[in-house]
Amino acid sequence: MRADARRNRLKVIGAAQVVFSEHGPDARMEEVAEKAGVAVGTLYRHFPNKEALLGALIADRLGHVIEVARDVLDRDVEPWEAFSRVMRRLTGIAHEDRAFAHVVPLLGDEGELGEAKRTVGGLLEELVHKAQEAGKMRPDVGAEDLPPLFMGMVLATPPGFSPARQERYVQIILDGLRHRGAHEPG
Amino acid sequence: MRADARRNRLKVIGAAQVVFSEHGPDARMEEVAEKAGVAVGTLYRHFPNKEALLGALIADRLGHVIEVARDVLDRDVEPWEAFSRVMRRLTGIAHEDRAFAHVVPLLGDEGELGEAKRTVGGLLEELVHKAQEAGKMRPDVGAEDLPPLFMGMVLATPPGFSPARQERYVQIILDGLRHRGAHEPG
DNA sequence: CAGTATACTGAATTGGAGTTCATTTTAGTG
DNA sequence: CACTAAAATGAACTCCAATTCAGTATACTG
Repeated sequence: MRADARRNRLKVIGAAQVVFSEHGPDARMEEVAEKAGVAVGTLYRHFPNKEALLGALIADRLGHVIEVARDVLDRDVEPWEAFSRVMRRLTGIAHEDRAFAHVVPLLGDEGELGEAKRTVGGLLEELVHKAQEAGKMRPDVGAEDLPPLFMGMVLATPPGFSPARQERYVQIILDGLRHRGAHEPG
Repeated sequence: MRADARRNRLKVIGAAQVVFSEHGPDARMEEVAEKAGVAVGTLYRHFPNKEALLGALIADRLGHVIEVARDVLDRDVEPWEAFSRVMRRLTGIAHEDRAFAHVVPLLGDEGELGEAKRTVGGLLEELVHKAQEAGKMRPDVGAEDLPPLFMGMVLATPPGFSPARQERYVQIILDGLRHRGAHEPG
């Protein structure tokens, strides 16, 4: 791959990250190109279409979630704490990236994105299971319930609202997921 | 107003309700016309544009929420019960109407819709306040927090999922809003 | 320092959806 | 039963964003 191509690819990804984060999946390709300092055609040299570009970004962000999840699982963090830490990370990313919040809850399972999603799904299942075994989480919840609850809240919130409010919402949902009677700590 | 006009207006509203409920605010005007058994031009004889048509529908549904809220307040239903009943209604409507779930959380406050929203907002405030006074609801919540939490959950959920699941999610969020220590009943 | 494959450019193409409006149809009236 | 104002029709128009591709520029190679 030519050096300028590699350079441009990075510029495109960086710009796309910013633009999609702000405007969600409906951001215009022209705007991405502009912010990258590149012509639209160049976007299409690196990604077959808009969906692929967006998919690559989301997969990348899901990678961060996977990382945190693996970390807390490896280090045997206390189950509820582990679970809430991962959910905070997931929500934090969504808060900074509207496209992420839009795309993640939807099921579509193709390509790179599909794999990332399945991995996240598996890890969430493990986290939920452990929290339930420890008696900390209500038993009638599954991993598939988490995206609607946590991503939804971000979606239905005006862009750029305060992180404090976001944090409060996360806390409310976490409390709701807690096993009744297991209250007190975080 | 001519009889056929009145008849068509009803057909249009009925069709729009179905189509927007299913596809959300992005439903096509052509599809509404088709389902109404009418030409597109007719839609525009009755409503200046898509937004106005959609707004009329939403305002109508908000009317139902207002009705329930007024009812429970008038009849002095126990505060937490009153609050949760209204939220169940709100979520139930959103569940059947994706457009509703999309539009309601956004702030825009013009025309008929704006007024309906402000009314709902006022009633929710009253409900929240009473629930908090009774010590049943966490004190760090306001009426403006409810749409993101409840509508968001619907938004981030695949269309046409089971009412039971929906009900479970509502329960989780309600539990999260409960004042710690006020647990036990519904 | 050619030569060439690779990459970039941006104007043109495509397609989809909202909206308009000249024409046609129809409900109500005297 | 005309007659006319109201209403309906649907093809055409407009706008906007994704995508393409012929022409141009540029990085690597020997």
